[in-house]
Amino acid sequence: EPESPRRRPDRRRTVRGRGYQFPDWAYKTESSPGSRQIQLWHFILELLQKEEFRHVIAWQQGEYGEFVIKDPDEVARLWGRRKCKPQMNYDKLSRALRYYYNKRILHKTKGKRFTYKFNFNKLVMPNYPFINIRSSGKMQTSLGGE
DNA sequence: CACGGAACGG
DNA sequence: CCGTTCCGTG
Repeated sequence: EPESPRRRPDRRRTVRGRGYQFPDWAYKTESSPGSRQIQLWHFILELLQKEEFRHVIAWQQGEYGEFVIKDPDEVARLWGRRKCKPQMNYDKLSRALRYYYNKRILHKTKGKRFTYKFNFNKLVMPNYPFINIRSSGKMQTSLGGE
């Protein structure tokens, strides 16, 4: 990749790749150079990926990218533990999620309690290639194709 | 509960 | 920028 060493303008910039367009946020990794802190949306995907947290947070079958926080207190506790913020709670965590609305990362599923939806409609995230949410709720990632 | 402004800090 | 904290409003 022709990465320029300059700082990114950090707008809603898109990057072209083989016919697809990816938003900037899709490129951010947990361990970026300079060791950037973990992003909340990344942490959410991390939990959704693991079956041991299915009673805490899980994909909603039916709607692609939609997930339900089944135990808000627990998700907040886990997030607080990760960020070393013991006072974290769902009120604060949900404020952070709301900031994602303008960034087009998430939106709220209105009417459904604790239910949000990722905006990866039809877009493929390079860091999570080919995400498939099956009816079982399991998320599969594969590196095939490309 | 959900929303978004405001102040603040790393 | 990316949340964290706090809070008034619906």
